[in-house]
Amino acid sequence: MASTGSHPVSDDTTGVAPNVVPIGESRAHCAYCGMRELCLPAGFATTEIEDLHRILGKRVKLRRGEALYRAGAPFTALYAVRIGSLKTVTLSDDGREQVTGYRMPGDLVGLDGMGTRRHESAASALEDSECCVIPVEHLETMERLLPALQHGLHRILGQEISADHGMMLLLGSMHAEERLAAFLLDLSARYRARGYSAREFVLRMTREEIGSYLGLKLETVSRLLSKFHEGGLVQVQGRRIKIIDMPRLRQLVNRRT
Amino acid sequence: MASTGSHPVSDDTTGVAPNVVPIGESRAHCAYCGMRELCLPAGFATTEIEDLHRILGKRVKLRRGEALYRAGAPFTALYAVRIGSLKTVTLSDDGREQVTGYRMPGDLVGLDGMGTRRHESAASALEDSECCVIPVEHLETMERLLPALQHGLHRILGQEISADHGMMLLLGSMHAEERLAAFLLDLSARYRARGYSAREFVLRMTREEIGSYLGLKLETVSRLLSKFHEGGLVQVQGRRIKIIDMPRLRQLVNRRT
DNA sequence: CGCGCCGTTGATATTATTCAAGACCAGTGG
DNA sequence: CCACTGGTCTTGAATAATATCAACGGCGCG
Repeated sequence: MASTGSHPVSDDTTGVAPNVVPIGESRAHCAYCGMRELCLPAGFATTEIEDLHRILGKRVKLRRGEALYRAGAPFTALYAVRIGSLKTVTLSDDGREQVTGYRMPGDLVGLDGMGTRRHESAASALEDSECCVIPVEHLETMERLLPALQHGLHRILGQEISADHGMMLLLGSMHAEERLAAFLLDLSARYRARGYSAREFVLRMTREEIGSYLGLKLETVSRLLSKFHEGGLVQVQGRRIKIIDMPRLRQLVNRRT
Repeated sequence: MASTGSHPVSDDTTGVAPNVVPIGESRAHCAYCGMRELCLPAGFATTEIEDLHRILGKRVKLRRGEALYRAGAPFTALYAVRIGSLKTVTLSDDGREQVTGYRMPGDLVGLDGMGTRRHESAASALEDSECCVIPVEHLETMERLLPALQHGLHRILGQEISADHGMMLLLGSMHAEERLAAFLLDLSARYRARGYSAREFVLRMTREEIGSYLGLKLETVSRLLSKFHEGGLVQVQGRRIKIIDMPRLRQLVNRRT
């Protein structure tokens, strides 16, 4: 369905962006990472984290707008967002784009390459970001030796599928208002889970990107944000969002047409 | 996002439908199954197929309309469609439904339970069907012993994620006409892959179910099928579809707005 | 300080939905 | 065998939602 067709393979055959830094024994170690319990090593014992680190080769730094990988690039690694945020974008044969994911620290990026061994979508940084690289080369071997890794990966794959189904529900059966409300609540919950304020945050996507994510045009997103602002649901100043009336926002999502 | 919330857990705590039959040495063996190369054991060696069979306990027969599992049911097994077809349906807190998948022989059903260990969606038979049951109990153990299984499962999970992203592209950025054309072409390709005619087939879903799948209302689906019929793209007689002009159907999907 | 992207807002156009009526079809029971 | 019934499908007309087109304001960056 909706085949994304023959992606032009970029000449960058590694699919990996330039600025890779050796991980060494830096503070980037999972053991000291604040996102540990949201990320792949959630629930890992100390020794298991050490084992995981044996296959973690490097980290990648990305400048705002830079691509982590492009559509069609060979699937060489999974990436865990450490700092910043990324979007993933699927494109159709005729060039239409759909933002399929908004990834923040602790999220895994690149799972879309597991089926065909090529990335079906592209991933790029919405702000200066940093990702931990999990090379796929020895991943399956490592999974066999480290059941916690196997289990964690299954958990994350399952969550991704569930989340995508939730997104299909949103795109297939919700009105514009409900979509935007659901989007804001989703962001809110995810920021909370990461120890940030659930009420105040900064959007990292443009109105157009949000629109693409939600299946709406940028003007519609803009209008609705204004409307929510008027209605006292949120305060909007450019990309700065402050949620004022969380309950009513929730109601908006759950209203039965 | 778009949380599917607290699913009422059905009193059927097994999540498995009634008519289970022991698999024994019946002709249901993967080695003799026509869908083998589309299904989990794709690429398996003979011995690996034997190994896989050691964890395949039973099969399930479903009558048209019967549920394989309901939303909220504990995740006890994966299912491979052997005969017939199923739909998977995700529902929101307020009761809206979204058909998230249409599964035919060789397809795996139930992956949505891997994240939370509960099925987020429901699966039910669109016609009298039969599924092979892959209990999850020993699945991870077995994967470690049988790399081919591990690899196959990863492949299928990755394909599911890619397909879902394709669906998000369809729902988020295509017009009604394009969606329906893409749907018909997808069915066509999948029937062909299974050795059936790519030009003539019978829809197993009602207009309403197709609409739910494509994010459209049943009337819209009906109108468009009529329009395609008028336009000489397909012949439609109820659920019987005959594709007349495949190239033009493809063009319809790829038209740039 | 100017240029380009981003965001807002209004007017209008288009698309898909909603509401409504009726046809068709398969299965059921008289 | 036929009539009945419920679910499904088709089609039309009116309506609502969202997209499109267009103009402008503002902010940030070079």
